[in-house]
Parts: sequence; structure tokens; C-alpha cells
Amino acid sequence: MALRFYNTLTRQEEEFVPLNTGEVRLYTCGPTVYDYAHIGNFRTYLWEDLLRRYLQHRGYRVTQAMNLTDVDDKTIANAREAGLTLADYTRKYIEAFFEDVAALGIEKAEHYPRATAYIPEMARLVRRLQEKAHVYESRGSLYFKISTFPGYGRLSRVDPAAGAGQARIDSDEYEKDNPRDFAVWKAPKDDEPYWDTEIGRGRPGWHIECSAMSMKLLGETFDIHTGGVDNIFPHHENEIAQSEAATGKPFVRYWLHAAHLIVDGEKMSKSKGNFFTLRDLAARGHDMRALRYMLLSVHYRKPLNFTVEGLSQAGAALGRLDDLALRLEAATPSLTTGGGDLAVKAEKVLQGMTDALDADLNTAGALGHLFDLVRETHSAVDAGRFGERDLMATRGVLRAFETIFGIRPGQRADLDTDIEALIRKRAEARARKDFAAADRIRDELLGRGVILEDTPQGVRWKRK
RNA sequence: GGCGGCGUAGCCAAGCGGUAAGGCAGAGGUCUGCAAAACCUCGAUACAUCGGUUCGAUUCCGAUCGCCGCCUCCA
Repeated sequence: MALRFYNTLTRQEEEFVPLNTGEVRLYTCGPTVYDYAHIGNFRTYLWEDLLRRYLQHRGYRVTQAMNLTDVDDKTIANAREAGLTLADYTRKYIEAFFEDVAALGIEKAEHYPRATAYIPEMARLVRRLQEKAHVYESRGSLYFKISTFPGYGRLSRVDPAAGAGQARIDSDEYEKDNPRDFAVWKAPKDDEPYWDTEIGRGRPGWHIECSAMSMKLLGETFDIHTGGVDNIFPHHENEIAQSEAATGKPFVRYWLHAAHLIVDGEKMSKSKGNFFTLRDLAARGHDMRALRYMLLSVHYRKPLNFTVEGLSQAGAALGRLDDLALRLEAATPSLTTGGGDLAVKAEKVLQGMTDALDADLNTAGALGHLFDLVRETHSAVDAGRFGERDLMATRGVLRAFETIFGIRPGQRADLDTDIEALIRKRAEARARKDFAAADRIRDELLGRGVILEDTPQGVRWKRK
């Protein structure tokens, strides 16, 4: 089966064929570093991580770029408020972003271009647009004239001829010819950072950043560009206009967009008090692995309703995978030869998972197949129908889950030596049938977050 | 107002023309010193509502209701 993605450009699921065989160039819209990223942002970043991992699993070499927008209205305003230079202010949130990325187990992209490091490239792109008469000046700023780009609106399906809706009626942006024309270069102001470039002094517009950096790092036509649905218009529409107007080439072949995360059924917002950063959740003791599992278990194009109950359900589901992995870690096959029924099942499950993920990254479908195998594996081990081949095959499926979903089943912190000593003491107590003493030790360990399970093969432990 | 998405058991969530995967929670049982874990059994005359197309619709079409989003440099 072929890998297929839903392409926003065509509003259809299409077979994925990269420009160069075996290689995928991927641009994922990253954070504006004016504050901590919230879990809605990470829903998107996590899905992009899955996309990257799955492409790799399918044998593609991936080159990914994720921008860090470190100059825009908000970063400038917040830096001023904090009494810091723009660079000092954004550094803090760039560092925080990478801490969060690490906490969630997101693979690093090949490139994290900062907007302020690509100003000359942006100016050059604007220059090209000027040369082709796509840009006009107004009050010292440069605007892209959308009427000069016939394909405008193809991605978002907005009608460039129609007015921009009632929302902007009272805006004072009357210096534009058309309300939907957008700034590619902003006039310098005394109290704002600015750069001297070949097109003069000023700072870049938001959209030009992504066009300039993506084309510089990935080429003027590349394979996949992603972001949240809110980016479809105006950001990505404008990127297409600028890039294709400048180069005369198709900009991006596949546009993929993730639906939003909502909290308790409502849009997340600071005023509603339902706004969570990763740090908020970690501080409340929530498990980042469970969060990762939860955010990945819902198909990326469906709205995801985040609730604390949902997070704990995700933790419980993940716990089942952990339990299986721990059991397999300790397992000795009951049949050194023979068995093999489960190995056959495992092959089918792996195929089922691949088919599901091939179909526009259907993670929920893939997990359904995985849990079929979980149940049947336990069943086979219980029944003693479990051979060497079965063990290998089952471990193989768990490894595939680990590389694709970025979650390692059975992962646990190491035991302290004094906890190990307690576990041994309890085993001795049980051996002499001193169950009262054994239970005391078990309770004590539970209080320290260690759960014990007595199995025919001996004591197993895991962290709560 | 324009454009787009979503509505499946208590909760989460696949499926998208042939009669409802999976997870969590719950009930009963097996196993266990007791637990835990695991396994077995049990759950939607039914997929928001109402029409239509069809031999047949959760799946296609239309309408209605509800929710979410974009149209303002919010993933």
C-alpha cells in the first residue's frame, strides 16, 4: 500500500510521491518565541514529529526545517515591556522551547532557522518581488499586491475579489490598496529593531520569513509544508503567493494541516483559565509520556478535546503497553521450538499498523491493531503457547511502535539499591510465609511509588 | 455575513455503501497467601435529527440542530 496524505491544496487524500526518490524535504511552521508554547502548539509539533518518524520508518531520508520567529509585533512588544533587548528576551523562550521539545521526546529537526539570522535572504526575496512588480510601497512599508498573483486563494479558497469581511471594517489599514494585500517589509520605527538591507531599512513581515528560510534551506520547490489549520489563511496563502511570484515555480507539493486542540470543550484561552503550557502540566505531576500518547492517539485532522480525565485514560492505556514490555523483558519462551502462531499474528498486526498509518497517519487505527496483539500475547504466554519466534516477533512490533510513536514501552527509572534490598527482604519473608512482614514492605514500597507484582517467574516491579 | 471542520456506547476513539475496531471506566468469573497484573464473559436493534438516493447507509446527497475554527501576523 502506498503512503497517502490529505493535501489541503486539493482537499483530497493523495498518494505521496516525493520530488526526489527516497528523500523528503519538510518544513514545519514553528513557534513565535514570545512566551512558553502551550499544549495546543505541542499537539501540532508532536504530530509533525510523528510524520517525520513515520517517513523515516518508511525509508525516506528526511530533511526538516522548523522556523523560530524571533521578530514580530509580539516579541518586540513583550521585550520592550520586559526591558530587554529583543535577542535577550527571545533567547529565554527559545531555550524553554527546546527544553519542552526534549521533555516530550520530539526528535530534533535538521534546521531551526531563526528569522533574525536570515534577514538578508528575506530582503533578497523582496527585491525579486519588486523586480517583478508584485510589490508597492506605502508609508515606507512594502506590500505584496495580491491582484498581481492569479493563483491567490487557491489554498484557502478565499475569494481575493471579495471584501475581507466585516471584521476589518473598523481597522485603520487604509494605506493598503486592497485589504488583503500584506506587508512583506515594514518601515523602520525609532523604538523598534530594524535592519539595513539592500531594500532599505526596516524589518521583515511575518510571511516573508517562512518563504525565505524554507526556500533557502529546502529549495524553491519542496515536498511538505505543515502547520495548524489557522495558518492556512493568511499565512500559508501568502507564503505561496510570495514564493511562486518570485520564482515562477511551484512552492510546495503537499500542504498538511493539523486541527486544533480544545480544552474541556472550549477554545483554550488565557482569560478562561484553561490555558496550559507543558510546564503547568508537569508541575501538577502529569506524565509527559502519557501526554505524548494522548496527543498522538487522536487523528491529527480531528479536533482534540483535552481533559484531565482523557490524560489519565491515556496513561492507563500506555500502562498496558508498559506491562507487556516488562513481561516480555522477563519472559523466557515456554517453547524453545515451535509456537509461531503469535509470530504470524504479529506480522499481520505490523501490516495493519502500517496500512493505517499509510492512510494519512491514522494513529488511532494503528493503535487498535497494536492492542489486539497485546491481548493475544498475554493470552499466549498465559497458555504456554509462546515460542522463541513469538517473543522476537512481538518485541519487534513494540520496537516499531517505539520508533514511530516515540514512546518506549516499559521505560522506567532505575531502582535505588535500598529499594532493591527491600524487594529482596520481602521475597525472603514470603518464602518463610511471613505474609504480614511481606505486606508491610509492599505497602512501604507503594508509598515510594514502586508497584510490585508477584508472578510465577518471580517479582516484577514498576513505577507508579 | 463568507469559507471550512466536527457530532459513533458512561468517557476517549477507528471505520465511511453490505450490516459497528481498539482503549479507559464498570459488572461477574479464573488465577493469587492476600493483592496486583493477566485472561475469559457482559455493553451501541445502532453511529446528532429529519428527509432523499440505493437491493442495502453510520458510510453518498439535501435540510435542520449543536459544537469548533478561519476570515484580525493564534499551532
